[in-house]
Amino acid sequence: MEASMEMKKGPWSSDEDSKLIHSISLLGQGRWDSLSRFAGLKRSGKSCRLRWLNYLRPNLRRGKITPQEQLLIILLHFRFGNRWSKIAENLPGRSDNDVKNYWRTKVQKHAKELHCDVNNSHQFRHFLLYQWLPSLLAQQISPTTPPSSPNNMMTCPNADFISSPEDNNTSYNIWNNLSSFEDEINISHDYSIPTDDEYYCHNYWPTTPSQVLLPDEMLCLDDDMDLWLFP
DNA sequence: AACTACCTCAACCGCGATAGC
DNA sequence: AGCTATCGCGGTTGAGGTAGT
Repeated sequence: MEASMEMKKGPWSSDEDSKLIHSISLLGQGRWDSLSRFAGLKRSGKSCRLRWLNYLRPNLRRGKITPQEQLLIILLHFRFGNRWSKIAENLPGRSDNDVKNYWRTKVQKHAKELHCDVNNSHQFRHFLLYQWLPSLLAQQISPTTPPSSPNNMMTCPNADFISSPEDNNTSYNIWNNLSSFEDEINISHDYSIPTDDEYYCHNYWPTTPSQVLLPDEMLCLDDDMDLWLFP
């Protein structure tokens, strides 16, 4: 792309969108600069790529990030850190931008409101484990929020930690889910998954998310902020 | 109705990685 | 090996929308 050529910036028009979609249908993705020229767009290849990936490509999910997706993001963030594209790979229909925006506008904002220094990894990790994650889990197992029906189930290509429609034993699945991350977030191998879900639901999980805290006897952090689960 | 504050998210920027010559 | 073009990622910005006063 010639440097002298005046590049258009800012919001895309529907006409530009149509041109880009049409060109991609003919040439496929990639070689974005040539694609932009072919489409007759005065846009950088970079801009075209971003518009396609974050807005135009098929099967993009719109609307709010669901509690299930939020839970997934938290768990995957323990695994990958701020690698948004890696996290987004596990969220069908969501772009890395969606994940990043959610993280900054919701998670980090809430952490700051609770005077948690998001740049302090220990403090922030503590916030995630003791404040954010429990509230998400509570939303999933709260009696007022029944487990997902087959119609709104989300499938996850690389991880299997959303309860199946056949299995309404949500809290059990969540603990299984955590166990699948033991290598990544250093959960002790020496724990047992609760078998009496009624016990855990009724004794440890108030129905109001804001009241929820994981009890220390079940889950705690050691000095290195590694996550430990206790029987 | 008008103004302000806050929120959301599309889009840009800079940089490092990679490919091709 | 070195240069250039391109791609992809994470961080950041700001326009537009919405809620509150």
